[in-house]
Amino acid sequence: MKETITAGAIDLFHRKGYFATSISEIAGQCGIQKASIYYHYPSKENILFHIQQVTMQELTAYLLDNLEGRSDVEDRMGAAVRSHVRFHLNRQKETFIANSELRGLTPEHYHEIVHRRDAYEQVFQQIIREGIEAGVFTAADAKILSYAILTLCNAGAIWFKPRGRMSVDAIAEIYENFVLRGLRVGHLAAAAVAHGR
Amino acid sequence: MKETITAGAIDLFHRKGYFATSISEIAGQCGIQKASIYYHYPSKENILFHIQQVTMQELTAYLLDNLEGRSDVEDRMGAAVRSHVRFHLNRQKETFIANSELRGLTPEHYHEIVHRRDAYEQVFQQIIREGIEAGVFTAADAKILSYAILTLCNAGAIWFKPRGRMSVDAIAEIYENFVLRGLRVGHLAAAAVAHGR
DNA sequence: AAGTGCCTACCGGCCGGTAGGTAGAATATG
DNA sequence: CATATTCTACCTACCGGCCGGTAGGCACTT
Repeated sequence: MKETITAGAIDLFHRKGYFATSISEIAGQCGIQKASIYYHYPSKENILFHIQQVTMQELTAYLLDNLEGRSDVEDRMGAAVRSHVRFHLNRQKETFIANSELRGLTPEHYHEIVHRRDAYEQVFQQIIREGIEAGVFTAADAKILSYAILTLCNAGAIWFKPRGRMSVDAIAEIYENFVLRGLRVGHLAAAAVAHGR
Repeated sequence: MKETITAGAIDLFHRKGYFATSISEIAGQCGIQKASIYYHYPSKENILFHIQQVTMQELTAYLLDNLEGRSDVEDRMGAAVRSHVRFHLNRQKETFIANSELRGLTPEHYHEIVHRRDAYEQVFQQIIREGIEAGVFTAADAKILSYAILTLCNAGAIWFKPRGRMSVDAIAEIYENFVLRGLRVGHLAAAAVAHGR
């Protein structure tokens, strides 16, 4: 039942937003009374926190798993982008909540989630820095670029329809190509494309 | 006073979100009683709608103004990106609200805002299509690319601090370069950069 | 005397959360 | 094996409080 509640909350938070969703609605979605929610969760905020915590944990684990064994910097960035996009498209609702409902958290929980997010972003920034150092990526602020890349990839989660005309992998590839072209130094672009992924 | 209320609402909606902000808080921010709000606005939703309407209207006007007289497709895209980024950095709060608080609108108002947003996106999609047709941009779905570009540029509005180490124009240029590199066809990249702005 | 721009006082309703109870399954005890 | 106890997972009923919004009044300007 706890999982049913969590799933119902994810659905409602995604559709209506955290503050616009009431405990009664979540309970109604699960076919129980609202007091029963409090047997499984101590508070409404804790439901939100739980969703965000699990999502960030799995997002990070998925990224690290996808980077495992890759050493070439372009290869690593490509894998990171594909990992990020795939996770966001496959887990649209949770990632949407994780990206937009931070304000519903208590200060302590907020800081924990932000900390997890920072760690995730650091992985991207590190790859960018390596790429710049190796002369493969254009020299620009790694932090700004990482935000740009991550936000860019989040775009997909907004409009993506699982049964639409495009597959997850096709979209991941579009983004990957766009990002890699955006990062490469200009005069090496042709060679880099030719040697491709 | 109406402008004071609007400004206060923009500030609170940006900081706490639409649903987490109460009419009393907005009134408190302006130093008046909450009933007085209703002399200037018919409802809370109407405050939100007004903010979004004005923002979208000015955003579109700014874009069209910046495109005026430009015909080269790369030049047009560069100008569009700079326009978009500059507006979002100079009007952080409003654009954040316009991007994240659509769910607070009534169905009618929602559709009006979405319609305005569609029109804005169409401008970008048209430039992309022209670029692809001219063989300057890589052939990829114009809609997906336009969403990617717009979301990408929105990223700046999240972390940008007006008194931070980077200027609006510097950030706009980073994004412009990133987007144009991402759009250009691979084997022409070197030449395009050389001829660049 | 009409209009403007604010005020105080109030409304019904829903909010998150709590108190306390209960049916039934699981477990412990003689 | 039968009985007593505890635990699980829900229920109904209720709380104070804040919500968006309204009624009606009052000072001041036109």
